[in-house]
Amino acid sequence: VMNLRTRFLDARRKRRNFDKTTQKILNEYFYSHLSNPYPSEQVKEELARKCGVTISQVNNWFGNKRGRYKKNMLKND
Amino acid sequence: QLSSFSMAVTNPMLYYAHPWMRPEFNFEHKRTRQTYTRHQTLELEKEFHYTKYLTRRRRIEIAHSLALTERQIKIWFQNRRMKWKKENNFKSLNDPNVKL
DNA sequence: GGCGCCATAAATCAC
DNA sequence: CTGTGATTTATGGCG
Repeated sequence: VMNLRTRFLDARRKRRNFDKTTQKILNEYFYSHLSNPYPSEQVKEELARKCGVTISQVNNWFGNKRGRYKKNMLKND
Repeated sequence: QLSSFSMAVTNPMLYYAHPWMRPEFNFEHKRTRQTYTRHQTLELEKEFHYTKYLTRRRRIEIAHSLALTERQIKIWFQNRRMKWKKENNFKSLNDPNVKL
C-alpha cells in the first residue's frame, strides 16, 4: 500500500521474536500484576535490563499485551 | 441480544475484574483510526523537515491542503516530535546492554 | 486557555 | 492464516 516509502526505514521489517527467557520474565510480571499491569519507569528499566531489551521494547510489549489480553477477554467470556 | 462488549460497557464492574480492562469507548461508536494517505504523510514529513513547530497560520494552510483537521495536524506534529526525540535520544548512549 | 509533552489505547503494518 | 513486535492515529492529564 504505502510501504515503498518506509521500505528502508521501518524497524518492523527486521522484527525478531523475543526469546523464551524474555517472554517468561515479562509474562511473569504481567500475570502477577494483573490488577494493574503498568510497571513504573524504574521497574521497566529493571525488566529491560533483565531481558536484554530496550525500554521501548518493554513499553511495546506491555502495550501489546494489555490490548490483546483485553481483546481476548471480550471475545470469550 | 447484546454482545458481551456492549454489556460490559453498560455494567463495567460486572464483567471486568480490573478497571484497566474496561474499554475506552462504547460499542456503537468504537474508536477508529484513520490511516493517512501516502501523499498526506509525505507532505507532513516535508513540512516537519522544514520546521518542528507549526504556527497557527501554517497549520490552517496545511489542514486545508491535505483535507485534514487542524487538530489532526497538531497531533501529527506532536507525535512526530516524539518519534524524532526517540530516534535521536537513543542514538546518544543511553543503553547499557542492548545487543545489535 | 490553548499548546506541548507524555503515557497510553487501538488499529494497523510487516514479517 | 496466525502471532507478535513495531509503528501510526488519537485521547486525556498535567504543566
